[in-house]
Amino acid sequence: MSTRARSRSRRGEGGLLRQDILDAAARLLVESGDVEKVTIRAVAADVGVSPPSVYLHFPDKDTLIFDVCQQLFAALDQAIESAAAGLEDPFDRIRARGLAYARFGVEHPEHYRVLFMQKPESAPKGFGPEQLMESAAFAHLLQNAADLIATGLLEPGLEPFPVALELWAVVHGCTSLLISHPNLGLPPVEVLFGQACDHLTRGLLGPDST
Amino acid sequence: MSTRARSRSRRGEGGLLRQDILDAAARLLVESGDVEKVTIRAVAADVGVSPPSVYLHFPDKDTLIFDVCQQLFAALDQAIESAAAGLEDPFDRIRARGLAYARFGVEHPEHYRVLFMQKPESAPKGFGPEQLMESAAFAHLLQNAADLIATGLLEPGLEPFPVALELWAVVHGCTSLLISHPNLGLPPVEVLFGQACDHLTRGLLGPDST
DNA sequence: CCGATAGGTGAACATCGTTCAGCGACTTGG
DNA sequence: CCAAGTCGCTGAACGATGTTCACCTATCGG
Repeated sequence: MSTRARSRSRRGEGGLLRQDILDAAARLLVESGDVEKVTIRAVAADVGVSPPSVYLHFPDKDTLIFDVCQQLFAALDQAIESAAAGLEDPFDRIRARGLAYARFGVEHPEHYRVLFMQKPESAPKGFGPEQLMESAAFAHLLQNAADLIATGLLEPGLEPFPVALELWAVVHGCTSLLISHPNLGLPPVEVLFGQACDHLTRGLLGPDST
Repeated sequence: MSTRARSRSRRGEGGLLRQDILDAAARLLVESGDVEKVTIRAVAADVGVSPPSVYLHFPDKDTLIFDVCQQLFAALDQAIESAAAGLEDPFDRIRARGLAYARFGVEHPEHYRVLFMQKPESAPKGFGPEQLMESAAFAHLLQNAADLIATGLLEPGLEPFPVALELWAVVHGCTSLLISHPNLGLPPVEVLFGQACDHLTRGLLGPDST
């Protein structure tokens, strides 16, 4: 904790504190690995500022925590996309995407919890269902689902949206299971998701599958 | 809140308070629908007893909450088994099982959260990985997986344990997704899980599937 | 230099989980 | 029948939390 006192910002630069708070909270979260350790007082002390100052930039603690985690959301999308880049086959792509997603979740369990496993009420208004569905990550997943359908290999009549949700449910199930029960003797992400993904995609195939 | 004063128990009947506390906590949980509303003080007041009295029967709050939710674990198993009862085909059984599980989770979201979506540290020592794997519910799932394999219809080389985990991951994914994002426009449990289950089980089939 | 205002604080409130010394009614041994 | 013991329970407090509100004060335009 760098409890150094922070010098007051110049006029018009009050917003600088906001980023400092975000950075400190993010640092505390990754270093402690526990959301409950990221307390308003701890963050304020780390920035070198008094607790009430946090409320000049965030309406409440939940919003602060969520904003911290949401910064990882873009990184998640990038990780997924770079994993899928260069793969031609839509089936290879969806597998690589899911694996990257699951790995990301397992490597950032606290963030994943906040983003995807929290009570809906805790999510601030800025991250409702709409924002999730309109996110680049979901758009990419949707596109991949459409590509799968476009191969003509899938069972006829499937729509991209339900297929995307189905795929998401599977990868989310593997990820959250690994996060919540790490000592269960579960196989590593690659195996657990790999098998589930293979079986699910194979089950999506149509009757004329080779 | 029935803040009635509770008369002191007779000698040797101190344990009666334990059940009263459990009942009160359970009632508060279902009535408020929010774990955070189930506070030690609220439970104690509801029973008509002072807060420290709770600690005569529970080491800490997490254990109390968990014990409350664990009471539903047996009910979960019963719900699953009664759903699967009478079904001969192992594929029908696994589908009915999963659906009953998912329905149960969606209908008791707070309990499901505590049991399956919490941080592993929050779970008391009485509900470690071992207890989960040795539970009747998991045994039944494992048996069903074995039955699936015994049909000879599945892809060769599959073992019951990984298959069970895979199935659990899928149904858990659907359940927790519906719990965490109820306003996402997700299809109802029956549809979301139904499709995922059908596709997964079909993907588990071997090459000589009709 | 002056007053307005952006930037930040001190102290407090309500609430939480938890601890600890101790009270008091009831049982029991003599 | 009385004294001692102990079981069941409590009052008061500690430390920590999120949050609010009145207030201060350094800075900047005029």
